[in-house]
Amino acid sequence: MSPRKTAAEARTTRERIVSHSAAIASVEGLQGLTIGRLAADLGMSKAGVLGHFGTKQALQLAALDGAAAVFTRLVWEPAADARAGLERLNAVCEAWITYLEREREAFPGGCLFTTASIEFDARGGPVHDEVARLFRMWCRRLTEDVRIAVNNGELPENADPEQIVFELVGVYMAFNQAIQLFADPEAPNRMRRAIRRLLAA
Amino acid sequence: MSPRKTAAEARTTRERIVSHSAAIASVEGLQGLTIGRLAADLGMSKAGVLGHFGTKQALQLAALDGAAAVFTRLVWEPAADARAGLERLNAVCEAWITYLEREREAFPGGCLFTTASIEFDARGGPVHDEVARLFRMWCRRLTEDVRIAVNNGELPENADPEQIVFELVGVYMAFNQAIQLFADPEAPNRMRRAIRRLLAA
DNA sequence: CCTACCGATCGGTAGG
DNA sequence: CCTACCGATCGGTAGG
Repeated sequence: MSPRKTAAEARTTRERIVSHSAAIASVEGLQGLTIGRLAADLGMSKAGVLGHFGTKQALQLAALDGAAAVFTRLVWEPAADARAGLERLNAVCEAWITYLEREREAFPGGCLFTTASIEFDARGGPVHDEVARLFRMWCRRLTEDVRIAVNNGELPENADPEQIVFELVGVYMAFNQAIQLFADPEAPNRMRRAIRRLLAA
Repeated sequence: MSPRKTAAEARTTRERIVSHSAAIASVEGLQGLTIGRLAADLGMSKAGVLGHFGTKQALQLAALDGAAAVFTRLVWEPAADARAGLERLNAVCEAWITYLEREREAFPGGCLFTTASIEFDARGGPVHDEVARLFRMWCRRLTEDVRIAVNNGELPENADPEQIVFELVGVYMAFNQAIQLFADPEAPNRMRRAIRRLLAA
């Protein structure tokens, strides 16, 4: 019934689908995301939804990359002004808290990357590869700032940057769990204390 | 075709189903676990499988509790001989490594509780409640040993037991990810270093 | 524990 | 972007 749309309208529709896909997937997982549910929520037909992507796997990848764009905007960009090294590391960690605590409208199920990384950690395929790629990219970015902090003398000379990033990621996942599974109001403070210990000179 | 079995045989069959359910769920999640797949793998009919549990949800709960029994046997029991406090905490952490590194036949997809806690962290219902209950129970146990370690003078007087357990859980999840998503051979050493820092006097 | 079935939903396609 | 449809699979039931 709906007539064909212009390219601009189609782009808007695609963005709505991607954004809502990320929201659903944060709760149900990328496998639990279904085209029928998506179509019903958005008041579209299944074929209308799937037409933008072709396959469910392409939709999963689009949801992942849409969420990555939000993550970049809410976490990396606000910290971009901070001085490279310890200051920027602290800014990124604070942005994590804001991202997980306040953006629960966008991702009601918590961090989609944490969810997806666990969901696909024992499977092969393009979705697994993309999740791993994103995580690796962010870890490299953090490692680089830890290295700079060491060179600046803001962290001990003998600090192991990859070890510190390993532990930072752990703190992030513990924080996600404290918020999502336990609804612990102390979660942000626990997170900050852990980061302070980890990034202490 | 198969005649009705004795109660003992039925129990054995049930255990086979539970054990294989936990293995599948560690990879596919507890939602991704399906009765059809289970029946095919075990050479049974779907009705034969489901008859032992009644509903898929009951099967999910049985898989969770079966895995909890394995976890108790492989993690808590080996550490039970250690002295309460710091010594037992270290024994439990070493058992985590053995559990995740070597028991990949039992749980090819890594720790089922980590998987399930993320899968159900934004949903209600009995499975969510059971996962949260298990996690809380284990965290309480760890917190108690941290408290004992503080009283023994093995940890600083001003150490916050709940904070340390929060960070311990984070290290455990980072370790699970390093093994599963990144297949990092350095994962056990990273884990040990993180624990050493965390449980240092 | 099996066969035989149920309605619902899955991802996806044809054609407009 | 829609309607109309496909085969496959889902969880679950009846009856033996």
